[in-house]
Amino acid sequence: MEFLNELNDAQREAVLHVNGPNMIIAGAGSGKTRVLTYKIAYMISQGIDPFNILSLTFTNKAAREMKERVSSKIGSGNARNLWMGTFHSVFAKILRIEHSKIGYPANFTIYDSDDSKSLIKTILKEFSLDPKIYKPNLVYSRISSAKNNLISAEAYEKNTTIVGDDARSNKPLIYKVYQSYQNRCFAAGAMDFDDLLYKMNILLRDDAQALVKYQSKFKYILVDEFQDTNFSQLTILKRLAAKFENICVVGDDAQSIYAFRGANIENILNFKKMYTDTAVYKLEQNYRSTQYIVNAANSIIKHNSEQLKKEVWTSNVEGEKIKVFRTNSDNEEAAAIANELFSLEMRNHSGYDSYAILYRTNAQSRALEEALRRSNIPYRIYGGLSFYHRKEIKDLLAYYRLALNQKDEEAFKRAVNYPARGIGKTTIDKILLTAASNNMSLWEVVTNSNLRNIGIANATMNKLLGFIELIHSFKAIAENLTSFEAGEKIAASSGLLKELYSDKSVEGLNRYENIQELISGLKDFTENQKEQGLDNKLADFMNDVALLTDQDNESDDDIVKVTLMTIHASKGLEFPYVFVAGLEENLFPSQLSINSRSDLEEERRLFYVAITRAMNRAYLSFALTRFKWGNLNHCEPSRFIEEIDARYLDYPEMELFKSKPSIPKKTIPLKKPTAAFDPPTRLKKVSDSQKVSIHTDSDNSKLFVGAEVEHLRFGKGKITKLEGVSPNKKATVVFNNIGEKQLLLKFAKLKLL
DNA sequence: TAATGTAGAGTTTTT
DNA sequence: CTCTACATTA
Repeated sequence: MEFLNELNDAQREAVLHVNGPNMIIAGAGSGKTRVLTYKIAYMISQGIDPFNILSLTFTNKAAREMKERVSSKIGSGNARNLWMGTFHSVFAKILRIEHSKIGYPANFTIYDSDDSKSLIKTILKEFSLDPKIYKPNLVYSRISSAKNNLISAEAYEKNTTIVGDDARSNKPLIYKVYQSYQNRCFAAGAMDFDDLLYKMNILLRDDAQALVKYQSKFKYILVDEFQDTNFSQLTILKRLAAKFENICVVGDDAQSIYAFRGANIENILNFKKMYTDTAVYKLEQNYRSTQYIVNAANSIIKHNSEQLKKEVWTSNVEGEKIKVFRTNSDNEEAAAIANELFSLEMRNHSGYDSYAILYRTNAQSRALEEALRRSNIPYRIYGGLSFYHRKEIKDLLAYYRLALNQKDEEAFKRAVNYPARGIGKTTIDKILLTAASNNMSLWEVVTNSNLRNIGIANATMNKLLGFIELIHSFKAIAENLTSFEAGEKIAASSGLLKELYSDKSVEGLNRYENIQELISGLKDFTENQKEQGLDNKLADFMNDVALLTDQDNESDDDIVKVTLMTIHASKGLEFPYVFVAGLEENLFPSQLSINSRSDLEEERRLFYVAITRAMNRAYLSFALTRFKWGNLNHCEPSRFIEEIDARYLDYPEMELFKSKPSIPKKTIPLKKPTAAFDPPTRLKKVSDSQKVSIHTDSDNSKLFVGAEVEHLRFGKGKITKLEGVSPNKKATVVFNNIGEKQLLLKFAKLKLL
């Protein structure tokens, strides 16, 4: 067990605690994953059968990484027998085994949130509910949060508090939508994400046999990111752990950032009350970041009231203060970041993958992208439209889904509609109506009823029969061929491939390539499964394809790139250099959070997560004006900047900002561009205080190659190269003290000597 | 039924 | 601004 020596005292104690409930509070960068993997390795070395260990994570990526790390410790043979995966994928697997106990087919479809929302829209239409009042997103989140609190559709209707809330918000009929939604999902042989957890609860609650079976199987349960669990997940855990109570939860309350989605921070705050003999281990030594970063992060999180006590510290180098950039506009902010990033890279040559630019909202990425592109800095954006959510992918998957489960309503609607085959809205509406009033699936309607009776014309009927025939043939293909062969055949026979191939536009080409990528993914899958002696039918591929996300699909080209992502997406990652952009009131913290204490605390935790991603240096930036939906808005710096202890900041203007009266928030129409360049005088005075690296108005036209220049920070040097045109003119300067640097002239403010 | 235009909405989103 | 979803027209 020499690997135990690689741990610090707190980590080792946590690893050695195997029996009984225990909770590991793991500060940011404190080696949480290491503890979890070593703990599993240790358990197995103590003779615990891997078959008896269940390890749950939130992302497939985390699960995969964990599995790899455990494999390298205990060998892949042992690791293969561990039950390690996401909540959703593990429970989906169990529910497919136990499907008959809950009345579902083994090959039930998993609806993703697009499917769910589409179904909700259909239902709203049938009930003639105004989608402007009953916003599908809102209805979905009401249903979702009910399910995550284990409130059934029937219980929802009887819950006066909930129904009262709905009534007050002018949406008294949500309970009806919920009921219909559940019925339709069931008729379609489909479960949504929340159902996977909900039905798992039902299984364990109502089926004593299953309960005993899984309680005995999972003698040891480990849960990562416990702060992000919801009530439904917690209840499953409690049910499974009730027999042995060997449950280990790992998490950090300070990094709980998904409460808006139903995660319940109380789960971690109250764990000790649930299991009174819980042993608590705190991992407080941070191995990731410099002292300045750790201290700054601590000083932020101190402002939250609800938290578990812990003191994160580090023995790493002191590092440098967190630098704050103040800029006049969002574009200048982006340029300042690109500029600083570029000069850092010129100095350190650490590779562009050492940098991350984090932001609160995806919309902020545009300006940043542009600035990076202009500076020829390679970057990669995470987030946005994920691979599996692209239309063409969903279209093809709809055929696969239908081949496996003909009752799948959402797949039916999608497949029948594309490629165009002369079956349109009117026909579908008729089928939908019949299905809804008879509680049937769409497939049952088109295969069982007399279509003429529901008013479908002969010509259309023949087209429908052709479609049914097609799906029948796909069903046979899916059953008999490997997933790759079947997937390829269906893509071709559905006409989808041809349709996309004939589209020669850039987007069309892209779509075609995406389809090719999916099919080559199928090929990999088929070969992998074969190698491991596992089933490789289309059904096996589709089992949890709905549970996959983009990050599971990282097709990394070898170019090292700057990472652009939302702070949410950055959780669990680390970068030597981190820029956090858009630190403005109403953006970060978000406008929708500032009226509620708990929402604001979540934003603050988000900020904490952002800062603690940084290993060497962190930068914060904000703009005084920002375009939002074509309008120019004045912005105030975020309260979060002030909340950081000033000792850890490189932000000389802060004092001036603190004393200023707050600028009334207003929207200025685009028509008055002068406003953008005419900030209040008090602010203008600040910009003269030299420390700010943003200047737009220096005259660079007189510079020439060979000129002796002076730079405020870098000192004296000589220009060796000039390139680009104003305003993006770039100079290469060899400085006497620090050597060669490339500078964008509009920012560098070089003085000709 | 299919294509084309316009209105409206637009935090974060592991699954 | 920019995407998407629906409605109108051909």
